[in-house]
Amino acid sequence: MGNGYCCGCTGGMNMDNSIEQKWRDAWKKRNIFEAKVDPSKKKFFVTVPWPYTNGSLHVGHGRTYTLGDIVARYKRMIGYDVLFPMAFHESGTPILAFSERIANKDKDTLKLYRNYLMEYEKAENIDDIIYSFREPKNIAEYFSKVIIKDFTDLGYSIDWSRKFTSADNFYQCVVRWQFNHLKELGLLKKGEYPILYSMNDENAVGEDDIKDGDTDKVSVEEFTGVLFKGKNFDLITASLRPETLFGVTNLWINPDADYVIINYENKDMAISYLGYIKFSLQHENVKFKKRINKEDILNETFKVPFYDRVISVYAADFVDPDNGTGIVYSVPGHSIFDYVYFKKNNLDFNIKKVVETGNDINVENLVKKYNLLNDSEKLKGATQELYKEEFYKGTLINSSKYTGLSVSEGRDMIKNDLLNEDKGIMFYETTRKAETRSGSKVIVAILKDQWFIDYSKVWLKEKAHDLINSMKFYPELYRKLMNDAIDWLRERPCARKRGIGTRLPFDDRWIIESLSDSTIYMITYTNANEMRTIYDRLGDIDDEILDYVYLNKNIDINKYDDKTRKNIIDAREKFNYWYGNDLRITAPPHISNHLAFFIMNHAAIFKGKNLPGSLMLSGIVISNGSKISKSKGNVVSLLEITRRYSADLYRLFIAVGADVSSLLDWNEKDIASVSKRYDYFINILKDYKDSEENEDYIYEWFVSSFYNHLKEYLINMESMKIRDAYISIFYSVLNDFKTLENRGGNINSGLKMIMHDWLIAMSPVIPYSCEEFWHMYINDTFVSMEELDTNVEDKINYGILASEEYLGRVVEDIKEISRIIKNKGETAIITVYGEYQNDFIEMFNRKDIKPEYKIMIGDYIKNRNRILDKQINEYAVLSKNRSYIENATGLKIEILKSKEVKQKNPWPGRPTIKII
RNA sequence: GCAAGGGUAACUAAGCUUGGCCAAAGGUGUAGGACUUAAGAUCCUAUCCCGAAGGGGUUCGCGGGUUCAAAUCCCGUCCCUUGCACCA
Repeated sequence: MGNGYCCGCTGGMNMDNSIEQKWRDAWKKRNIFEAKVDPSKKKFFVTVPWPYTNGSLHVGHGRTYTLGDIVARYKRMIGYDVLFPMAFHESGTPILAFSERIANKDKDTLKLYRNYLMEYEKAENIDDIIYSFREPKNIAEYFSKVIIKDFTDLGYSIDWSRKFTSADNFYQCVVRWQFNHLKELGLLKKGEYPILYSMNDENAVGEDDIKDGDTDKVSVEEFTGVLFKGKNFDLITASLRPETLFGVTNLWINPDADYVIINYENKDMAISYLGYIKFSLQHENVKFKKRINKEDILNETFKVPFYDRVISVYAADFVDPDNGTGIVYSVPGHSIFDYVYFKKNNLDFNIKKVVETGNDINVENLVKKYNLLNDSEKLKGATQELYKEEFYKGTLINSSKYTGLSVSEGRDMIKNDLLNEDKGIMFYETTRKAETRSGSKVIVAILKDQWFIDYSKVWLKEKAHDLINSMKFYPELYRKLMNDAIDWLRERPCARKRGIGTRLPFDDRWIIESLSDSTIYMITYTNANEMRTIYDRLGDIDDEILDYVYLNKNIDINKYDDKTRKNIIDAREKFNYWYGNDLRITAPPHISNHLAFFIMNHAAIFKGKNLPGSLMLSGIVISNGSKISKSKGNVVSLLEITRRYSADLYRLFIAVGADVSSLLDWNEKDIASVSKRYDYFINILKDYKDSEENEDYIYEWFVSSFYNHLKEYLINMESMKIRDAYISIFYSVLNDFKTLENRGGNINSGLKMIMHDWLIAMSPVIPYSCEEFWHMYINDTFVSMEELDTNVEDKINYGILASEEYLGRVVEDIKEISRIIKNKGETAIITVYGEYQNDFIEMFNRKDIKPEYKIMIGDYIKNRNRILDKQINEYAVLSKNRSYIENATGLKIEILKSKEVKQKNPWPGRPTIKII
């Protein structure tokens, strides 16, 4: 331990934290990762998502960021001018919601934040910090610091000098500029939009405002309100299945609920009291007239629209006054609830079938199958089964002009006809009963004047497809998914009434929604400091300046003072140098939202080299076999990783633990197996002593093999196959060390011959260890800044690689033979091919075989597919390695060269072996 | 239902794009051995079946097909996982 290494908690020889700290500090002191414009190099701009600062990050988040850093370091290593920046996202409602909940002393929230803070803070400070979180700004600030520390500890080569947040004033100018452009392009429009709404707070609510909203999702469901004409007043029912309209036999109301008469669009209609409340929030000018007795409804008859049948109203206790309008129409032919109610209460009823599925899944059979008359448990499940079956397989029958349509077509058509002919009204309901964390009821309200980005525009979709098809995808399969996502996109609400963010420039009642403010934010990384300075000087950055900087439009630049002008020009130059996000790394769940908008907005606003270059999607991370979640207790924070394991081990695990696109399981067993190999690496380097270089055959093989692995490594990295690349340069090289040792070589001598290039090649994944050994044995420069000589071809002797492979196969064959023959011999006689066999092959290829050679034909054909094309001097290889073969097989070895024509012959790569 | 991904030896997991040196990598487990007072760790060997000569047989969800040749290509079929929207 005294020498700076520790027996890490995983039982291995991981790098001591103090060593990691040493190099972190050294890198920071010299600012080596700050990106400077260097026109002598090709630039490479890589981004990962900016973290949302409402909490600390865990193993899962770390994967994407680590991959970003590995790529950034790799690109630097092969000679690129790399920009790998980071900023923070604060927009949206969660931070706001959390701080409100802390102010309200919400138990769960306090516990959550206490848990976060316990990792980072002394116990006595925690209460004060949590108290400060009543200000949303303090949450964001606190966690951005935590994340910076985590990222720094993990050795990320981030250029922090460009850091900003989505709440920064200068950045918000950029967002407004973007929205002005979207508006100019005709991509913004207004419309109605149903939202989840808190009755007490009279405000929109998001998932995190709703009790259990994260685990049990609430969404908006669309009902068709159908108007049934009566003599004195109408009834409004709410249905999910308007296509069954022609199967209606009666109406149901709840005998114990309150009903009222309202006036809407000059019609009096009955509705449950609870339904009225919701209805009035979804439609304008809804007037309350009076309460009404149930009997007054039950005594009345009503007419079914489109189907002039007069029906009665019955009371039924299964009708929920708080679902829809509290009045439902009864279709016993297609509704299990209705059918069962009639049966159970021994009421007379008729069945009219209006949907035909062509199989025997129907109301009657399902009721029998699940014994629903006696067991109401399965009522809901059976209803779902029936609805699904009828929706996907059903055709309308007995439905006047709608007969013959599929259920989905019929449903849309009947709904639209009802709405158009004033016989229907849209009604929205939540998918489940929900309330906010503070206990207020959540319902659906209609927002007027909602702003949308219209992603349905064909010209934009075409541009987006072109862009996608010109980009690189790692892995390739996501290209198709991305194209599909673009096709599927339609209008997207892009502004909200609450939350942190930028106000719409042309309608300041609205705050730009948090995903929409993050679609092209990467442009700001290129020149964040210049933009901030411009803002500070002018108190604003107008669109003219932004057009100049980001779209290269010409303006009268001379109207600004010297310093500002210089900043503006600098900003434009830096943008022009860096932009074009060469690689964006993120995760597949972003495809249908962030990435789709990223592609669309870039395609709309930018062109040419400023468009994104490639996309890499990393698979999900699970922890100890299951999805990472607080309830499972398997959340491992990034801090815990650097404390309990080490940054290098984590990074190595990310690199080799699984293919970039596949699922990665963070678990002790797999960590231990990676750790084992990592320890081996550390140990051989730690024990290194300068020694003589050696020119023996086996060293020559070792070096050739190393460069062969390095070659594979480079090829794999070019297509972002990070795992394959590091299996070559790490695992395979480690295995070569074992072979070297088994073959009587000395590890030190081998290491000496490859250490320089090996440390450089390994440094993107395990930068701390490599930095330490680089300084210890090679040089006092930073290995993180070293360039790798990628010209490896000259260093590979393919002949010697083939020889070693040949040797291995001979040993294998001898072992196999001696295993099969149970009485072990003492000597193995290896006979390699000679001139006769060479002559034969030549003659065989010429199809002109001398008679005395013909005896060899059968044997040759049998062995042909195993014979080496490339001939090596087998006799020499075997002779040189005689003692190795003897050791490996435990037999004496005699080597002969074939000097005769026989029936069974040795062939190139395939000597005959006889054990006696 | 739609879309995407996947089903490989005891388990886990590569390979499939570009068919053949694929009985099929690596890891885990299991068995034997070396080292050790012992345990642990580490290393070596074996691990579908048969075999007294490097061979043969049967395998890659299931059923067909293409081919001299299929885990790999095509068709069908069954099963599993994930996503299906305004939420960062």
